[in-house]
Amino acid sequence: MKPPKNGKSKMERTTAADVARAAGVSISAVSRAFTPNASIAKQTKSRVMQAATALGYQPNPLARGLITRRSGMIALLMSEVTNPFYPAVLETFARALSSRGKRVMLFTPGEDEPLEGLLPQALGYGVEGVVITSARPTAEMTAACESAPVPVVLFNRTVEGAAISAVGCDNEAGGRKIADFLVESGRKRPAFVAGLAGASTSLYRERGFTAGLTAAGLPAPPRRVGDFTFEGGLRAAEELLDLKERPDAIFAANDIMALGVLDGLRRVGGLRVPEDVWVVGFDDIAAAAWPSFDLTTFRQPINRMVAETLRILESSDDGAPVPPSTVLVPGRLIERNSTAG
Amino acid sequence: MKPPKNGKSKMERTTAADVARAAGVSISAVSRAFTPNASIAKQTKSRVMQAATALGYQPNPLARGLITRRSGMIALLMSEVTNPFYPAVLETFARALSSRGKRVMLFTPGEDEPLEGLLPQALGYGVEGVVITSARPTAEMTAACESAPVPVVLFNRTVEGAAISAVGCDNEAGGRKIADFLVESGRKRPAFVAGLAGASTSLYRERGFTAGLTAAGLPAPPRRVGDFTFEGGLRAAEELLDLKERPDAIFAANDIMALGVLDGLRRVGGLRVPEDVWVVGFDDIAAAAWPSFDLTTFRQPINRMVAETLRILESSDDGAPVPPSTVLVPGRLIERNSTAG
DNA sequence: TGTCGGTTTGCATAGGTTTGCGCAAATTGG
DNA sequence: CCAATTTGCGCAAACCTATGCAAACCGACA
Repeated sequence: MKPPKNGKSKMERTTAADVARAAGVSISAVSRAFTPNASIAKQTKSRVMQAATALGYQPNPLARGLITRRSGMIALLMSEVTNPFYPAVLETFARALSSRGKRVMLFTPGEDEPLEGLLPQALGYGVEGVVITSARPTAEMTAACESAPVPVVLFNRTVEGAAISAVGCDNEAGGRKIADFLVESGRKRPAFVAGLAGASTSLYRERGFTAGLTAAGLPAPPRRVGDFTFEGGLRAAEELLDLKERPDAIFAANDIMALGVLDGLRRVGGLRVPEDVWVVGFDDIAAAAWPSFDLTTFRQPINRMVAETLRILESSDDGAPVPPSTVLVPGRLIERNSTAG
Repeated sequence: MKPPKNGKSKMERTTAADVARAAGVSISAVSRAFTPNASIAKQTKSRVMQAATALGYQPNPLARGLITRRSGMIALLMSEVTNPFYPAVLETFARALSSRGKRVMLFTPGEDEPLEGLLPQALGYGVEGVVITSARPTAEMTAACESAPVPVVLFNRTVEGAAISAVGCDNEAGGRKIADFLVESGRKRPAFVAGLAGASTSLYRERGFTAGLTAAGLPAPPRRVGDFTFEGGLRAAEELLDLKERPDAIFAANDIMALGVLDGLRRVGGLRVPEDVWVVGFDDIAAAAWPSFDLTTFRQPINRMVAETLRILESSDDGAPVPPSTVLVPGRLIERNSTAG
């Protein structure tokens, strides 16, 4: 099974020509053997495959990509890797693609380089698709996405009125569900901690949340901005404690902020969760389930979201561009101890 | 600054020939303009560059890689992405490479695919270097690494007696330092929580730890295995509490386990940290600094480790293979509240 | 003015694959 | 058994750039 050291000292890559010679066919036959749905006889195909495995040959993705403009890679543009939700997404993507023989190429904006420059670069590598998880696509960027020769999917993001596919959780429904839950449980003064200004996720979650409270006759919740970080959540909690009417529940737009809120309440504010204040997050990252936090949260089904994303990416595999679609997968409220009693 | 839509409907990629025509030179001149240290007159180079930016041209990495066997990508073989230490590493690599115009390609073993198969695949993509962070390189794998045509660096791993470069923290010194610290602070019955059996990091940390205790006249510590996971740490803590002589300090081979230990002691065992038991970790992940944990730990200087790795990868850029080197960067004990009083 | 050393430049080839096109072989129907 | 299809295969062009080699150039010096 291991590739044989065929005499050559520096392990020169075995090429299609070698396989062709070994199998007694032409190079094109080898190529066709490795191309799905190609016109080739079963018999020759198996002979080629046999020779190929014997020599440890696999088609050179670079040469292949040069012609087909498909190099078997999909690009992941990702900027905020500090939020544990995104490593989880990254891993899910990597594993899912790995089992299909594809690879993920990671594009992270450097110190100064803006996100705009990354898309053309990614396309230059002949990626078969692009997934963007970065918080705020600019107007110029969406234009570039629309005219890209390969499918582009916004993951966990949406842009109003742009012709770009998007996959996400139903953030508004999630926010609404959380509001309903708090109201039904008798909470009177819920507060909200937002993420980065302009991030669609935070926006929709807040919209649903506020709508739910309003529907129950409660006023719009006091809000603070937590920048989607633990420290931001911590600060937001401190600020909310200074209000003359202390909130009896805090919904943070993502888990990492919720954990910050929780720690701020307990360690800085000296309060108890859930006895004094309830806390709810969004995402269901691994740490949310840790005993120290035991955080009630709205679970984003990463697996399904990734699966839907890949489905969209692959739907135009035959070259025919498909109209952009937006998929919202439903999430689920996970009740834990931070909202008990 | 934005690439002009040069009439062509589907945005056909502008090629070197286009630039050459626009600048009134040959294709080779364009190529040389983009090749560092190439023999080209300053004047023509600037003329080419001007035309290039006007047309929004950048050399096609695939075509370039096909010839030079360098595609501007480095491969990262990474399997355990659940430990937050590794996303941090990933991000540091991605950012560092991004500023040099290179990209990181992520290789994660799929469901069944073993690590062995990934290395040849990565090489097929013409990566300029390979970084392996996976826990346990097998014997066959090290052989493949040694005969690879590009530099391979083990990150945070070492393999005895293999001719492979490695970069890591001085794990043994770290373990020793922690033992010394506990002993000097008057701890009498320290315990150890190991990671995956066979992982070099866990091994060396334990070796240094045990050596330090022995030097102070203490017996070898009781040990449990925590598999490098939070849940593993939690279980290990429970088990250690069942000992007839309860430990008064627990050193876990990485932070994520240490957090599990901490939570296990508090939430399951009903103990207080640090009053009843001290806890020490290794890595200094972000969560270690959170108020809930405030974990004393041994900080691995990710930035320096990544920098050293890139230095090794680039040291053989001129094609001349360099002898494998092992770099151990020093870490630092970060004292926090989990070992106070 | 002619020659020479050094720098630039263009030509042509290489790198490994995919794919349209033509042709021979195999298959089908009468 | 032959004509009409279908099928399978090889040839050669194409994808886009890098680079060895030789020609062209340039100023300088004899």
